[in-house]
Amino acid sequence: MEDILQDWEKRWRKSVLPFAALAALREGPKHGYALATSLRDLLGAAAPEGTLYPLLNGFERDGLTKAEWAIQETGPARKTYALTPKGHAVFDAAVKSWGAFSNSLGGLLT
Amino acid sequence: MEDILQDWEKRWRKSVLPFAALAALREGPKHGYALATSLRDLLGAAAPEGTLYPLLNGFERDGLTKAEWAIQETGPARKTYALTPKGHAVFDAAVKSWGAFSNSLGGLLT
DNA sequence: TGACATACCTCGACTTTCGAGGTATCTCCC
DNA sequence: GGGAGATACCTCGAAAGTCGAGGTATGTCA
Repeated sequence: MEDILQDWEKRWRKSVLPFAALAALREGPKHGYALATSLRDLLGAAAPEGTLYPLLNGFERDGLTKAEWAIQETGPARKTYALTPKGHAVFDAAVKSWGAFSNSLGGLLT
Repeated sequence: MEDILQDWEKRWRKSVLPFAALAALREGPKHGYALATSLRDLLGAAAPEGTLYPLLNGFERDGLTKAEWAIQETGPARKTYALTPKGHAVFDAAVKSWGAFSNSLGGLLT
């Protein structure tokens, strides 16, 4: 029974992953690894790299983010992702959508 | 951009499908076809049969529902699914989980 | 008789997910 | 110098999940 609930929660988390990623990016540009850490804090579960990097590429392809290589004197090169205006717009629209969705779902649970 | 939002909403709906199915069943036993109709009303999108029937079998396997063939004098035979006590318990627990989840998500969006 | 709605279910192609592996740099300690 | 571990990127392919299409059957209505 706990397994079932955990499965469901995992499902829910997965379904909002792109959304949560935009939320994390909204605070400022981040590189992939940092984003993974943020998401672990936000969602309580790590976003696997095999999921995260393709997701970020998708964002780029859809014009939601703009990536830039940040070459540093020290440490490995980092690719930082920043939200574009479109990215912000999609996020804002998604917040509204989410509100409507979670309200309508809440309604049918009572 | 609308496509992206629609994708996400579809994702969200899919992720709560088992949950919504239990919710629909909570009101009383239903057969698969009727459940599909309920879900279309509840979620605003049809649950494809190729998804729904395997889902119901999963419920049965996990002991959340008990199925019974209702042979009728008229009309095709129907398999009705009723929530078991465990099914009710899982649903109640899921409602709590969902509340926690949607709250925590709501928090990070503001 | 044909068309359509109800009602069940499965198959397999398709998509999505993600663990494991690969590459590279830097720091810290022995 | 060298090993361990953290940071940082990415890809591949097996595994899992999804679902449209197809199949079977009954009832109704024109």
